[in-house]
Amino acid sequence: MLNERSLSVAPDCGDCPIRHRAVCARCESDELERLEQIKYYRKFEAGQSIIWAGDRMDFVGSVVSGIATLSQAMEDGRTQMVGLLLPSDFVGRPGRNTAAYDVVATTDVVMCCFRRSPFEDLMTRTPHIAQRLLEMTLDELDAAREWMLVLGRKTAREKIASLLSIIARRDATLNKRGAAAGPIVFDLPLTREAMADYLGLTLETVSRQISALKKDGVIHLEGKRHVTVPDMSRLMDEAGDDADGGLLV
Amino acid sequence: MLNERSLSVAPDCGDCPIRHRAVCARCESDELERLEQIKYYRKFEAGQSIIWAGDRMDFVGSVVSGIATLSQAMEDGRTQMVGLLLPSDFVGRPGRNTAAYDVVATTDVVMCCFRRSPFEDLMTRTPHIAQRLLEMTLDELDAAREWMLVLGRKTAREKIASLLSIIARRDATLNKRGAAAGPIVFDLPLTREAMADYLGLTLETVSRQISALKKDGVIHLEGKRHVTVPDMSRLMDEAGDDADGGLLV
DNA sequence: GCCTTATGTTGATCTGCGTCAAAGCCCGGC
DNA sequence: GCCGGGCTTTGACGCAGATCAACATAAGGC
Repeated sequence: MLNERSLSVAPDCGDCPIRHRAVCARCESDELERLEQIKYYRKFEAGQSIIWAGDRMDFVGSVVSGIATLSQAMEDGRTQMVGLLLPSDFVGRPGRNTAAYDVVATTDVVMCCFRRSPFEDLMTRTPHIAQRLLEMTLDELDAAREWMLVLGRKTAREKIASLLSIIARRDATLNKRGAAAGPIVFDLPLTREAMADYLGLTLETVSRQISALKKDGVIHLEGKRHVTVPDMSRLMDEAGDDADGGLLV
Repeated sequence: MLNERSLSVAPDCGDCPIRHRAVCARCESDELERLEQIKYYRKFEAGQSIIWAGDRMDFVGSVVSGIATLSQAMEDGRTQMVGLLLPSDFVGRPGRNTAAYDVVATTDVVMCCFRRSPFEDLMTRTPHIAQRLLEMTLDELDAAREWMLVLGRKTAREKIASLLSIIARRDATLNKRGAAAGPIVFDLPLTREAMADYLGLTLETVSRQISALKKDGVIHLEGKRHVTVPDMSRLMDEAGDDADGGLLV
């Protein structure tokens, strides 16, 4: 699985990804020490809600393993996913005490958490934590904006191709494969319904477009979830992305 | 106009909004001094491009007056707006030297700028600048996510109502009007085409839906741009927002 | 005044995707 | 083994919004 792997890519800082990936990019020992003292782990099962929108949010943290989704719903039930959380992604917002979105574990999830107020204290005392968080937030903002183009202007087929590209790319970087020229293989971490919520489509349309891409030889499917992309550039072409595309999360 | 007004709401820090709004929320004198020494102003005319996507970006800054748009285009011309920049909004990304989006002045715009590298130096020396920037970026991220729900799940009519609510609300806060119970009046700062690019629609659909909202008495129009909202809660209802809605930029 | 250009409105028609419905596949429980 | 429930696929049909097109309005420039 892609999840465990990400832990081992930079083990120099120990086993908690927030130490080297999310917060402590430079790994100075003082902050590590202090972070270490206030951190704790939480586990969630696939399908379980991690946070409900509107809930009191008394912790921040990062995903250690597994996949979670961030989403927003209207009263009548229409739902839009607004974030996809993969290992090393940060959850929660310093300075806000109620959650703005629903967070749901898609697979089993382990999170590395910090109670909010000690974390905030630490942040004010440790400048580069805020800087690192700023960097990460700017990346997320770029991803959200890329996603807005997908939602607002792409056709269903392009949306599916875009999503597949994103997953393939994130999977590749998590697994530290370079931009391999050969076929790319991965498992879809989302149900058709979750993909629909991601892309602003219905699950039927998602299913139909995946079938169409398969029929046209853009992808191959084994079972419902295992995908092979024989030619990545062809897929990116279908996505309507210019050349090597954006940096969507 | 809404623009000039925003300058005078917090004059205690002088005439540059970046000092009190964008960067120096707490107005400590040292940083003010240093910021003062490296800042400069730039003016742009309505319709003029401020930045082209892919350009070298050698400054960061904030909007002093006027309105600008952030947008993204596909090769075939399809365009999606991904940000609306109003006075006090920050532009540019510390740590990145090429622009990711097109920035266009919608009205005449004045920006308060800082060359990027001195600004970055200053940021590393002045912790709370990074913290303030983080706060602003998180707000933008929330806005982008709210917007994703609009793009992905709302009908054309709801999209228009959402946009009108957002503009009404921002206009109200910029002008320091409280949540007045009476009718709300404002000018649309965007053409029909720009609204379409914002909402992922065509300009014809925008025009039709505005006409429909007018026919149904949700809004009144004088000329093409001057809008009166007799009952704000009615408009928000049309937007599909729950109660007092989100905090879209 | 008239001509041009940018902007907005409205109508007629087409189509991509949503909606409703039925059925297939796979896994876990009994 | 059989049954039930979650997930997925596929079909038939309708509609919201795109597309194509004509025209209206307003602002400059001369």
